[in-house]
Amino acid sequence: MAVTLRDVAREAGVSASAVSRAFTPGASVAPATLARIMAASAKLGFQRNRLAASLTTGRTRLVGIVADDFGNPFFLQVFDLMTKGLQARGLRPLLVNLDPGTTAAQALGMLREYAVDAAVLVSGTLPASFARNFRDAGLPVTHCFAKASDTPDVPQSGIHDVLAGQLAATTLVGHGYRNIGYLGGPEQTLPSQNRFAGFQAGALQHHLTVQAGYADAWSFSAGRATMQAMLTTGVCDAYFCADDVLAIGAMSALRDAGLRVPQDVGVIGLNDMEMAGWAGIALTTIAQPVADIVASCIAQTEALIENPGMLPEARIFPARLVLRGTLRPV
Amino acid sequence: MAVTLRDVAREAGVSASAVSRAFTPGASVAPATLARIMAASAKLGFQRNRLAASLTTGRTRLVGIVADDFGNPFFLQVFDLMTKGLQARGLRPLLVNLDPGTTAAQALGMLREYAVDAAVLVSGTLPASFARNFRDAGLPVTHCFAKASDTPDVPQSGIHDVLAGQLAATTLVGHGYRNIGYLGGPEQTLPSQNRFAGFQAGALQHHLTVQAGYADAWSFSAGRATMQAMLTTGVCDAYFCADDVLAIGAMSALRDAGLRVPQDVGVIGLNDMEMAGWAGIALTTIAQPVADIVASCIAQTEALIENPGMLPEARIFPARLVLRGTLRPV
DNA sequence: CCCTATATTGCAACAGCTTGCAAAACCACG
DNA sequence: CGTGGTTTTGCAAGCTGTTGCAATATAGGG
Repeated sequence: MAVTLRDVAREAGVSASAVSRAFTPGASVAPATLARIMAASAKLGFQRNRLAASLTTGRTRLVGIVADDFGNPFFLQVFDLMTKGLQARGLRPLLVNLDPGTTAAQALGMLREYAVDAAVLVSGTLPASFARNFRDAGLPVTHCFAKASDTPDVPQSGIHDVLAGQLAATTLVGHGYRNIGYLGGPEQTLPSQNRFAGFQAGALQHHLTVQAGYADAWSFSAGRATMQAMLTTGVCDAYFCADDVLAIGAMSALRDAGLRVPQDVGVIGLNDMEMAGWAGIALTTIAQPVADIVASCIAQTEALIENPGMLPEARIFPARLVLRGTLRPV
Repeated sequence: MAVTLRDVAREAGVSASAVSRAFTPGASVAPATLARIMAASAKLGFQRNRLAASLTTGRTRLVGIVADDFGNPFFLQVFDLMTKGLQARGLRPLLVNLDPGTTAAQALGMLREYAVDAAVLVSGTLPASFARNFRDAGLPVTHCFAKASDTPDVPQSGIHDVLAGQLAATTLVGHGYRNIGYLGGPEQTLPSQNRFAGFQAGALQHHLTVQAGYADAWSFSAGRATMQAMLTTGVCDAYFCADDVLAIGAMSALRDAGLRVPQDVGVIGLNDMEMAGWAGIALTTIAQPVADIVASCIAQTEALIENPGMLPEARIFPARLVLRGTLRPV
């Protein structure tokens, strides 16, 4: 049914090896032969089966993308960049969408069945044990948007959450806010904790304490609900929300409570997802250099495939303040 | 390096065939043998290579997801449902992210290299020729969010755009609006045209004409810019925007022009993406039953894999009005 | 305990492509 | 035209699993 290498070989009057080499860059084929083979394969509509090839080469050029947060619009852009970046390098993304119950072993199984060359974890919230599990099973793995670490288990790229938190604090203080609060995502996740740690440290430098609340998801409604709960015990002058979508949820709660942003209370987010810039939202936020991070992670993945023994390096990218309209002018 | 069938066979003291059968549901293996094989493969950490298997079975259980719009948050939910749904059926999604220049032939090539069992087009805007190309090349293909057709080229699921447009018109008229406008996506795309056709037909029933504008992308900024341009020639009482994200962009332009929604002008969108329901946006919109559509499309895909000769059927789902806060009360 | 029907098992071939090796073809040069 | 070197080519084995077929084992019945 599908046309194979041998069909082309027969048509072109050469051996199967010749055809194989014709499609292998750098292999030795006489120009005349190459032309004949190309003509034959075009005529027959031949498409070589990479999977069969992978049996001997040991390379599928498949890379597993494992993600666990399809709820946050921030990741739309990430997936776009990631899949296009991979494609541009001739790598094909095989998606594994983790639901809450999926274990690392199960995810690993899905990937190994398809002999992916590598996996990239696309998530800030996946526990580090995931990466370790994969690595220990011999699957090259990188982590995109991982928490920064001096001794990473696997190659990773991302911002430094603690520093970002600190930046949020100094920004708020710089705008004259003194009574400041923190709204994180799920409490046990690393980004929530690290961003808080940095924020608190920054506040402490100015002898300020911070009130903290944690949403139980990285979502609009969780951010909104948590802010509503926090408001029952009083209101701060400004809040650092550990994620833009949380910030937008929080702002909706603030407005419902009759508080104006930024006149009555300031809000700063993190991520700079596309919507943050929409007129009508105009969220002041701390931007992750998403494109750079994704590109870096792809490069690390490629390098790791070439050299599985590569030393795991953590690439840290600077977070940048993007001033829009949710903080009062200094 | 990786442990193979034969390693397990040796360990368990059986032939390779026995191991193969142990992992093939319904094959004949004695219980005792099965136990021995399972023990051996657990001990060795064997994971069968589906790609090698596909050589003989002719099935990879890989399905290509081809998408062209990673900009619209609506599709985040779609991808989530699609990938989870596929996974739940033991199918693995291989992503092909089309950038504007990619031809059907190129996309087809990417998919055939990996011998996908089928492809699903996830997009309302991909031209029908894409589906035909795939089908003609012998690749089973379905189309999710396709425009409704009585004689579809391939199995497809979606809403009826014309009817949805009509629903928008009758809703607007029912709310007392008489001077109504349409804001579509790129003019040459089917959803833009069909939604307009229905909207116009609906308006005509009430002897109304409609002013139309087309954004050059399905994005916030395009919606905003187009509304700004439309406002220069006067303002309608209410607008039907062919997509929620367009509607949100349009509302931002309206507000900037000093027009209040819904007091001064009404807006109705289409899709009911998650953000439409966010407090602060509260967009009245026409909902697509996304989960049903995706589930249907997955079912069609599975059926098509089983029976490639299947007659292409268009499954049309009802669009539903979701009243929120962007239309004035009747 | 023997016979037949049924369930298990292994052998060997095969799926589509790659690759080491050796043979064949080609080239330039004296 | 012969020689030595380089390129091109084909052969055959191999990658990991699957499967038709025939052989073997097992069970049930008399």
